[in-house]
Amino acid sequence: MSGRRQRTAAVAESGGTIAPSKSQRAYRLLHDRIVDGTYSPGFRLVLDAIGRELDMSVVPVREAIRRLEAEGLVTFERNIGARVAEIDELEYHDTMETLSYVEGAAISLAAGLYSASDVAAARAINDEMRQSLADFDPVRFTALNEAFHRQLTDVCPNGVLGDVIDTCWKRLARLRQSTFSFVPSRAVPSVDEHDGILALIEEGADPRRIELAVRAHRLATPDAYLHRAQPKP
Amino acid sequence: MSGRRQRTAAVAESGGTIAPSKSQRAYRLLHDRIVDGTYSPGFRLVLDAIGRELDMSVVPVREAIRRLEAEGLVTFERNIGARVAEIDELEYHDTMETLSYVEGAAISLAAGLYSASDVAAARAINDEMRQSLADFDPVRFTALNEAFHRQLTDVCPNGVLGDVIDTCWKRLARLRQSTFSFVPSRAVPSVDEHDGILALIEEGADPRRIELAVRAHRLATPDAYLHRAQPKP
DNA sequence: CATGTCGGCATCGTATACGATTCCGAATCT
DNA sequence: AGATTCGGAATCGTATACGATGCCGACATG
Repeated sequence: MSGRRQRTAAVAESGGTIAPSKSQRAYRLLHDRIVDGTYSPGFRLVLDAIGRELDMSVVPVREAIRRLEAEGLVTFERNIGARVAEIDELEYHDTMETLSYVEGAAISLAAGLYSASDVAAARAINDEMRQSLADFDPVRFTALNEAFHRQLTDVCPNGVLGDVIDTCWKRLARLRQSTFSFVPSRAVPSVDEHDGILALIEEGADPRRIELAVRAHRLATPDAYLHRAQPKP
Repeated sequence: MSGRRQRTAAVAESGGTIAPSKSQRAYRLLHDRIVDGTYSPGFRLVLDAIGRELDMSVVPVREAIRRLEAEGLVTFERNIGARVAEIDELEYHDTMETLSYVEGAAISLAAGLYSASDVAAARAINDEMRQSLADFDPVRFTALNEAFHRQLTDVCPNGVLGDVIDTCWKRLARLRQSTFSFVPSRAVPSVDEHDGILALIEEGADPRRIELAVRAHRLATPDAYLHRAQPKP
């Protein structure tokens, strides 16, 4: 998931050997659980309970949750508590739209920088996507789709833009678990569009043309697929 | 500073009458001081001292700092402490570049939505910019420049994109204090470009054309002006 | 004089404690 | 029965306390 580009200082991991603080452990764990869907939107994050599970007091847990809140993954209301942020149709749409622009930007900025192996790697992922379609494995397809896009955007040297893209993916991840995020009617054209984008990159097309292709690809995904309906715990 | 667009849920202010938590007070204060330059990059944020000043213990202060860290305004190293994040030439460039893309996106998305009074307000700001140039008031000029851009981007209904733009501005604010952020040779062309953008909006030009105009306007600002050299306290 | 070691101080990191607030169900009233 | 009030449990918000860590200057040593 971590690409070639530089990360913004504030987000950079603190150096290697030092033991991470408890607050960082809590952040990582909660973050991962939210992103991988273990905690779905609306899930109540009770500080005490999390603290007990992670064998720490509430203080570091609160800090972790503050950070998640700032990233938009969690909502935290005074005297009420924290929940995994819901993602509604509007936010979903806005995130997709934003992603369409920033991905277009990132990939066009990276246009001259792709090595043959970058393109090969992306193509390999796309081939796997075709296979996952044949196997009718929507979960795998969705994961590979993110991998494909990240493979391309990670080459962009602009770390700030990369962070924005990360944030978008994190938000979308909250509903990626849902099989609704896989739209069968879009799957085949989508994979073909990937090939088209790779072809543009390989032939050294005008970055602006690549940008528009990427944007159109993203925006082609219908908005309609936000249906999740699970009662919140 | 708050525009017409919706804010993302997580960032929304908690309702009106409820007293803000101490942690929120601390966040607001530190945030404002960083953005308005009271605390310049590299300034050491000592938890104890801040707590005493705000008449609270370190716990809420730490939470506030975590949030600022997530926004990239502060760096926080284990057992070392927190500082206002430095902004180096690379991050500055990347932020400007990102802003050029997302502002272009926001304004083109808002293209059909500008009312006559929106345009008039922006034009009024731009006229003030001309005046501030005549007065040679770089601080005012710089502030008005941000106001002009926000006046246009705030009309964009995409809240996620709006949050991204906010984040970019906050990062840039850390060096806006420096007179270096005012490049005399760019000032006149910049104001003229503003008029050009407004004209495109008024004549209902193709959003993509507006997008490219905005992007070019932003990118025309030279990178060179990052020279700050103050010893950190 | 340059360098290395030690000790104390400043500061961080987190546990614990406790008041404040909200939620929820039971008892009461109409 | 339905609405209302009340009380306790759950949970949050923050202060305080204290060990852990890093910084820096004093001192010793070559």
